[in-house]
Amino acid sequence: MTRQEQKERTRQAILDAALALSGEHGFAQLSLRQVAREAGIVPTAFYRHFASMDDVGLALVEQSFQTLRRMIRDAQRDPDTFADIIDASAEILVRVVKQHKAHFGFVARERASGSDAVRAAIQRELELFISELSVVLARLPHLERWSAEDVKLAAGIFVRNMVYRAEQVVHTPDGRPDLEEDIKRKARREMRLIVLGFEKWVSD
Amino acid sequence: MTRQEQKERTRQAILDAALALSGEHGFAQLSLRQVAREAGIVPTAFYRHFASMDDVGLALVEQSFQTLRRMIRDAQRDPDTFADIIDASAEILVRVVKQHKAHFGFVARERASGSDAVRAAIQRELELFISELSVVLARLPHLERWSAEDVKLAAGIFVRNMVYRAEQVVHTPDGRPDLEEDIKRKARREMRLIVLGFEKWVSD
DNA sequence: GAGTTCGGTGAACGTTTGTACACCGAAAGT
DNA sequence: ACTTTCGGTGTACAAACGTTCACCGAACTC
Repeated sequence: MTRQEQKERTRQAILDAALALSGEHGFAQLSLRQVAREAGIVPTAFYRHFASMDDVGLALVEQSFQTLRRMIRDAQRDPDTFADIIDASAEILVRVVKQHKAHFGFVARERASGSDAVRAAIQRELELFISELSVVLARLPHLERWSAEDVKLAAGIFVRNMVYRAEQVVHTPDGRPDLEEDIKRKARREMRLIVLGFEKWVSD
Repeated sequence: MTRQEQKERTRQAILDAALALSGEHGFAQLSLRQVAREAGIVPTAFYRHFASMDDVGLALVEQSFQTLRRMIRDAQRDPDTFADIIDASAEILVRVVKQHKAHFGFVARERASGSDAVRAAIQRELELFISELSVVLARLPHLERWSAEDVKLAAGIFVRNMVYRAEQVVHTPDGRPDLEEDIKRKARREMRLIVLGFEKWVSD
C-alpha cells in the first residue's frame, strides 16, 4: 500500500470515528484521545492529519454536504421527480436522510451549536442549497415573474421546513415505517400549503 | 437574610452563571467547576442545589420558556397587536429576542444538541407553544373551517420559521438596527406568503 | 439559651485531557 | 544501495475534571 493510500485511509478512519462518536454526545464534547482511540491510532498520530478537532468538524461539514449534493443530483435524474415534485421530494427526503443519519444528524446538531467556524460553514452550505433550490423554483408556473429575492424567500421557507423534518427522521428509530409515513405526509402537506401561497403573491 | 432567600439567591447565581457561560461554548461543555467558579461558590456547594449539570439544563429550559410565555401574554395585551398581527409579531419577535439573547440562544442551541432530557423538554415546550398559536390562528378568517390538524400544521410552519429568525437575531451584533430591520422585513414577508396559502387550502 | 439543620468550605482522590518530545521502520526519492 | 521523508509509537507532564469526606458557623427550632 502506498503511503498516500494509507494516509487517506487513516484520515477517513478519524472522520468516521468522530462522526460515529458525535452521534452519542455531540461533536463539541469529543476529546481528541477518544476519537484517536476509536480510529485505532495513538493520540499523537492525530496531529499528522488535523491540527485540531475543529478542523475535523469542518471536514465533516464538507463531507456531509457532499452527501446532500449527491442526493439532489440523483433526484433530478429520477424521472419520478417531475411527475409530482412534492411527492418525490418527501419520498427522497426520508429515504436519503434515513440512509445517512449520522451525517444529517451532525449537520442538524452543529448548525446551531457548533464552533463559530463550523456553524459558519454549515450556514454557507445551506445558503448555497437555498440558491440552488431557487433556480428550480423559478421555473414553476406562478413564480416566473417573481423577483429573485422573493424566490429565495420561498426557497428558504422550504429548506428550513425540510431541515426540521430531516431532524425528525434522524431521531426516528429504525423499523418504524408508520412514523416515517407520518413524517412524509406532514412534509407533503406543508409543502403544498406553502406552494398555494405562490399563486396569490404579488412580487415587488 | 433568611436561609431560604440565600439559597434561592445562590441557585439563581448558578443558573445565571451557566446561562452566561453556555453562550460562549455551548451548555454541554460547561464543567461543574467552571459554573461554580462563575457563580462565586466552591464546587462542592453546587450539589446543595442540583444533582448534576443536566438538572441545571432542565431548569434553564423552564426559565427560558417562562420568558417566552411572558412575551406572548404581553403581546396579546398590546392593542397594536390586533391592528396588523403580522407586523406586530415581527416587531415583538425582534424586540424580545434582543432583550433575552441568552435565553433564546440557549434554547436554539440546545434544541438540537442538548442532552436527551433537555432536548425532549424543549421539544415539549415548543409543541405547547404551537398548540397555543393554533388557538389564535383558528380564529382567523379563512381558518375557521379547517381541521385541528391542519391548523396545527400551519402553526408549526410559522413557529419553526420564527425560531429560525430568532436564531438570526441572537447572532446579530448589538447596535445594528439595519440588520434588525432586514430580519423583521423578511419575517413579515415570510408570514404573509404563508398566510396567502390559507385562503386556498382545502382542509379534509 | 441549648440543640439542630443546612449552605458553604477546603483538602484529597483517581481519571482524563491536550500536547511535547525523542524515537522507529517502511515507503519514497536519489 | 544510500539517504530522506513521514505516519505511527511510547513516555511524560501539568492541568482540569467530578465526586468523597469531615468540618464550620450562622440561621432556624424548640
